[in-house]
Amino acid sequence: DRTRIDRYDPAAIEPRWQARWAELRLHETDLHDEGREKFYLLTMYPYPSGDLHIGHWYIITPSDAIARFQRMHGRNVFFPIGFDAFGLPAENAAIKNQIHPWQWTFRNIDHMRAQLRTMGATFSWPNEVVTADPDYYRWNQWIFLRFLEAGLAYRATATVDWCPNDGTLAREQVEGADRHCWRCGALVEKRDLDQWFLRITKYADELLDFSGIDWPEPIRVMQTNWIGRSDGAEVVFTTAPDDVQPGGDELRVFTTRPDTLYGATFMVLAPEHPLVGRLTHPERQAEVDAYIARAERETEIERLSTEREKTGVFTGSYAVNPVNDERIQIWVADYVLAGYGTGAIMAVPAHDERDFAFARRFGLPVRRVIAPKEQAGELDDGSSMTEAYVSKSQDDVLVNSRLFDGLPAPSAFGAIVDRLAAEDRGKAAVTYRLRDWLISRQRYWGTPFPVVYCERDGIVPVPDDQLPVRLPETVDYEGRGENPLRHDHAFLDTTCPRCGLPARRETDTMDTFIDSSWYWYRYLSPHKPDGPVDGALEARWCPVDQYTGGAEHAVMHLLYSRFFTKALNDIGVVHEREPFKRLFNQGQVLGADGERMSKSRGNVQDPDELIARYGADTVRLFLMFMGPWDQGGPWSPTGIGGVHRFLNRVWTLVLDPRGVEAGDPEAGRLPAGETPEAAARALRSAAHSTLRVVTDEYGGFRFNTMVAHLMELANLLYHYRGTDVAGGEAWDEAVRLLLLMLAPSAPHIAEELWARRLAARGEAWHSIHTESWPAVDAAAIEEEAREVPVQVNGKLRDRLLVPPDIAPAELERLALGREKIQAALAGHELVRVVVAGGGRLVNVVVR
RNA sequence: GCCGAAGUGGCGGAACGGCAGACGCGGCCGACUUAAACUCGGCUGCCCGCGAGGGCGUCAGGGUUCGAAUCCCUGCUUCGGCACCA
Repeated sequence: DRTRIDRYDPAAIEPRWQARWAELRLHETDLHDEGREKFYLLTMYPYPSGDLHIGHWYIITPSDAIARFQRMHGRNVFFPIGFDAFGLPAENAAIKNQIHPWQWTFRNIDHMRAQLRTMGATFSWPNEVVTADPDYYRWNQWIFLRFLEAGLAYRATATVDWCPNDGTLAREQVEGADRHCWRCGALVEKRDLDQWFLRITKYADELLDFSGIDWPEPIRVMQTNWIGRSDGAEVVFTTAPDDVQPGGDELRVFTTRPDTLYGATFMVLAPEHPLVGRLTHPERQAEVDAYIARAERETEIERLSTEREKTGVFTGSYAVNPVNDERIQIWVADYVLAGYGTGAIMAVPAHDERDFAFARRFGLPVRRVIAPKEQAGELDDGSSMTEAYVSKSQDDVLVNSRLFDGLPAPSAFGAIVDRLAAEDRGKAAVTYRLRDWLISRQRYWGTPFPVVYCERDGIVPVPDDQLPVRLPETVDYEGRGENPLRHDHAFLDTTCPRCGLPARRETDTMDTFIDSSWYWYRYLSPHKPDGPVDGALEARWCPVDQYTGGAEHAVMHLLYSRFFTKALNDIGVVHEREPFKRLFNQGQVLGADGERMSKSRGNVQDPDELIARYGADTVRLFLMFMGPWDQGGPWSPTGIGGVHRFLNRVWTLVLDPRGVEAGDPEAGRLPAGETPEAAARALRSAAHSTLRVVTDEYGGFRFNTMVAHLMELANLLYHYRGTDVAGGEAWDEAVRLLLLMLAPSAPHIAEELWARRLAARGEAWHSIHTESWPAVDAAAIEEEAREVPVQVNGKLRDRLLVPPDIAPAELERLALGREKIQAALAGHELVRVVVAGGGRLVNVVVR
């Protein structure tokens, strides 16, 4: 009789419990409580775009389940949240709708706070951080000044990536072969500008070291590749004298293959190389100038793929190879990059694909200097080669390399470097792909740089006691779309803190990735007035025990954060050198079309409708049940009804154990031959073995199978609903465990049913979320009999029901005695019998 | 091109080298209902067979093993990252 109990109505239950939890301050962490083990759980804070979409739920709700699970294990869990509130969308909205970025941002934050509460997530709200708040960004400024003092921040003129919409970009913010802006997709240009940089390259080697942190392999690989350490040598060539210039200029190149030095048949300089002008012969001047002009234009318009045919021009000059004094031509070509290595290469066409293509195109010589040992004597000098030989086989030896001939290539590497070093014509060298982090942005909505430009004193830092340098409250975009600070004289005009003469403020603001590079430290003391980080709390709570967030930040936020931690450690602000002990990358929920969710594509899934229809618990559980958390995938609500049905069944099981469904002819009766005692044992066994696996699955973030196992237990309970065991002791224990296991994931329904259960038993109320995680009773899981599959040649033929402690020999005898096995054996020769895994399976091998 | 991850029913997905397809969706059948919805029960990888049962099955092809979705090799496909990095 289903009318006996009230319906499961999440809309009634969920807000009530959320209010109660807030009232009880159940999730506000006492950071000073030293009685319990700490657990700092961090999830990437959202950008306040206006609406929470299903992707936010996908990141946050399983993280919340982790927080609740850890609390049930007695840990003092710190699970803060905040808003990454600076950034371009606010400014774009401001320009478009004539609304101040402040208003836009803080209105969105208000809305999102309310949405976040509907999740039932247990954030420690008093620790909230909003990066656009002067209380936050003043510490960006403070940290910047300390970096400046420590030489970790500097201003330099450099060729930088420039987006026509967003201005300068960090190297990491330029994507794809066509080099487009990560944010707006516009093609990125090159510009020579005076900008602020952070010296991340100082930490390149340390950033390659992941020992001591438990991060996913793909992220480690991506960061490693991004940093791109190359071990090789710097080799000093000199320019050869001729009738135009005296020669003797040093031309340094970086190579990873010093063992191929005798194969260098020409040199190539990047078009931007400083010596190009000096080395260009008058009769080639026009051609070289034209080439450089074209190269500049081309990098601005588009950089085509590696398939593009190589281009270049001869300068007319020659260089001298330091090992054999050979004169080789110096060319200019855009396949050599100004910003990597020394901006110049020695070309070894025989052993480099790019050099080979270039040599063939321009008829330059190819000389083989590496060959497989067994062919070393037979091969020609390389002129007939049809492709570069780039293999780095251990069996390669040097040829055509004079006294190094016959030496294995790996040892020649060292031998040649040694000789160069001895003659002061080169040395071992390391080069990285990683560049210093360009942090200047030509934008209003970001942290102002705390520096002024004084006519007399130059760049002058703003003294600490004058921080924060605030963004002006009113902004006038004048319809231009460019940084309004440039025209805001109230902001712009100031006096030099050093000499008092008129000075001008820096109008660029900091990359917003600065904000996210240390926000987890500020969570610990968001209102601390005299410093960015509370050292005592930081020492106790950091590093973060578990970080959850998307992999799309692999070489941006996740790399910058590691750099910041090391740099903050160096300036004495924090105690450790790695911020996040353990990282988990959940997958991304894509739109129904399989594309990344975005407003412009119109494929954003709004969860509010689902919450209204099914409740937060169902949505939470469904997102966990969809598939492995690290996988993500296209959004489809198909199947959410099944999860909702499951929660309804749990509701019924707890509130109406003795009810009998009309639809099942067997309802209310135990299966023929099953005693109530056996049924009770089966229930206990199922409950405790479920507890065992579910505990493990929570720990490993395998939420999809965790939910499946809870469903299985509920299905079994349903099976016994209305029978003599329903409502009994074993039943009650199973229900209790089910609710406890459900509590981290579906916190509202678990709390509601827990409260009703306590009331029914006449016990005083206490929250299920303050309960301890239950312990497995191993004795309950022990079974009386066990099913053993019997295979013939690996194919399942029969099953045996045997006592759990049966001897292997006995198992073998029983298996061979079975009719089906005998039948399968007929006409075959018995080879042997394998009893595998301590009696878990029998395999009869026949011929 | 290089690096990384992954290919399992109609679908999402399970499976310490040991019973492939748990759990859920969808579908079919049935019960309840005047009826429908809800709910409940049963069946549901493909092929042959009334059935008992048998055959085939984890991207393709090889290999290792008593035994392979799982390990190894080759290839194909999809997704993510990098983009002439010397």
